[in-house]
Amino acid sequence: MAKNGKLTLAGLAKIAGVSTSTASRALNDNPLIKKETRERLQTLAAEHNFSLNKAASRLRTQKTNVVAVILNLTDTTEQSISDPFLLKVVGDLNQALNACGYEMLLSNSLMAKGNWNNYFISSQRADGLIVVGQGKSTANIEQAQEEGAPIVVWGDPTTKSDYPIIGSDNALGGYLATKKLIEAGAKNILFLGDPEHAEMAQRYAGYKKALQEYDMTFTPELTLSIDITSQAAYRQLNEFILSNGLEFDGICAASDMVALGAMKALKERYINVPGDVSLVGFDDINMAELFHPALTTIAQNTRQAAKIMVQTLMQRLEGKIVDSQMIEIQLIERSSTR
Amino acid sequence: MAKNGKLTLAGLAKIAGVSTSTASRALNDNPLIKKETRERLQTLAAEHNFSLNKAASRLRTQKTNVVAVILNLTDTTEQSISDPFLLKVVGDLNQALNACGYEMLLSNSLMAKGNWNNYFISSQRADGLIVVGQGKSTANIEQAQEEGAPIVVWGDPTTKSDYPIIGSDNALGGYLATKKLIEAGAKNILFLGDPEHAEMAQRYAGYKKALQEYDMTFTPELTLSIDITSQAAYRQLNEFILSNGLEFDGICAASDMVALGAMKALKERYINVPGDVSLVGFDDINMAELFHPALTTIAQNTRQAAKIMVQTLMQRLEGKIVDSQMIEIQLIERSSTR
DNA sequence: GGTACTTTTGCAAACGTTTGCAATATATTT
DNA sequence: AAATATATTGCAAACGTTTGCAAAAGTACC
Repeated sequence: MAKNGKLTLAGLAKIAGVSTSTASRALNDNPLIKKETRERLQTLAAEHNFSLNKAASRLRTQKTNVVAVILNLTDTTEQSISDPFLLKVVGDLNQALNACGYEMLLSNSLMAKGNWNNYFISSQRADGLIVVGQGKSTANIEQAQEEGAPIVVWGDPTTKSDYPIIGSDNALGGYLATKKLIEAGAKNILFLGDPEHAEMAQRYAGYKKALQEYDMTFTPELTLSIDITSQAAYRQLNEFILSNGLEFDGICAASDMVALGAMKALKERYINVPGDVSLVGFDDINMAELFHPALTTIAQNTRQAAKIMVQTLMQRLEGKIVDSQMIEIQLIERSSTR
Repeated sequence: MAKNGKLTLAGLAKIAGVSTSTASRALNDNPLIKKETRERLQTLAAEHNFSLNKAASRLRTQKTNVVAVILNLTDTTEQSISDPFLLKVVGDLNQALNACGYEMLLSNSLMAKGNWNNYFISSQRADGLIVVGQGKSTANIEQAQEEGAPIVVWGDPTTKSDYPIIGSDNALGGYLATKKLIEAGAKNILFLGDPEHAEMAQRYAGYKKALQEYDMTFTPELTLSIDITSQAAYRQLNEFILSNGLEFDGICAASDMVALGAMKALKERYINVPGDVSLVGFDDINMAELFHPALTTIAQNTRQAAKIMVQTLMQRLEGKIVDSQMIEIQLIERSSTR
């Protein structure tokens, strides 16, 4: 018994009439210990509502079984926690981590300022890091990597990096989205997104590639560089229409939220979707099919992605060197395109 | 230096030429230590990229500075991580916790089976628990409370309980929503929600109260008991219309997701909102204003709620007894009601 | 019954902090 | 200059596990 009255491993051992070491091994199901002894101690522990002190065992084993998940938000953008897609990723990560016996410490770049390796790894708060989003700056990530933190990031897997990046085939996604728009008859396709953002840049590249392939001229004026939020999309599309009129008949949006913001702007001006303008999003958030018309979009397989990220991290924890990996995407046809 | 080469407090102390204890106190800014010494050690620590081993300090101090946030999902419902409202709460909690110097261990009831007090508190994984959602069963919560876990839950603050429940004035919310519908001219108001769910039950009670107040008869047939998801709402409203026709001209939805699911069903049948049917949601998720028509809804102040929950938990950690507390709500008028 | 294994247990030393108490340095008073 | 008070520091014992190594107990064989 510890002073605070809580049952301790030593206490449990005493009750059972064995040494602390056997008790420890028994509870960890160590085959060194006779099976009966193990079972006896395990049931005894259950009866007494005993649970091992994690702080102590972490100190001793130098392992936490915790992974810190960092939402890498840029201070400027307000993508923040409001984007359902990010949270879908978080949810899936949580599940994937648990399946491997790890717990999730949730943080974000706005809160975890400074040195991630110091704060999370050296301090033994977690064994590894999963960063969701490359954001616009990868300084933090690179520093953590250099200092030896086991790290995996969700982002654009085609960027060259010393750390593994897991992410969708964004270029293909942008390409497929644009192709769909073209095939739906669109002649002037707007791109709504932020080309400075690594993943979006790929989607943008895909957009351009599709245009080229169909011998359509790329018009820089049809690129609206905006924050990846519905608000920004709504606002800026409104402005665009106001000053340029309806010079387009298709929109390739860098995310579903952007697409939905755009859709709102269109509807308010009685521009029919998909009659006047076809619209394709990216992500396939849950809400995509709730809208009217239901949003055609590029689905990212977050479930699989999460699994792979965790798997990759586990390998890094074992000291292996792992490569970036691309996740499949899929065009989901709904009603916002003809 | 520890064996693994990592700098340890003792190592740092040696470099500085002081004892481990002074080093410890210096880094913790203990006024016992001369100010100059403190500063010297702090900069030295920064220079050497040193950070205290949390596992060790947690073991020694018996305090983790971690709070476990448990999303209390019922296995049956698929509300899961898909509901943006839950995640808004999580985001705000994260922020509020960080502001108090706490970190967030994110879990959910599907993963954290068994005894929460054992798993989180006794094992010293966290100092306290915040449970988001009462769900349909409070067994886990009550057990944790009985075993002495510092716990705070987000739910219906009017339910009698031994633990503090923070939540919105749901009855008032339901009342205001319904009142709004009545004032918009609705005569037959559908209630969409799950009366077995504590918070929803309050909203339901508010709905009934408003009807009564305006001398409108309460018709049990106009209550659709459904899961709080958009899918369920969509499906069941469709069925209802199919078998009963358009017997209603107003909908009081238990959540925004439900409202949006309903809106989809209505639109598909060319039932005009708010022309034919007025619609009010609950929560005020980000997307509420994105829809067309923008959704009139009852806003829950999650930011404030999170702050209060954390505050309440801190008080419990200090051993104080704290009461449940109600958070203000607010009707947000948009275009889905006349 | 002794030897040589193999299986099962226990001893004791870590893991890296924090903190009560004692010890030393410094300042204040007589 | 001694005596007393106060500001700083250091010693050493925890906190509750895990684990290498040695010891004890059990089995098998001659």
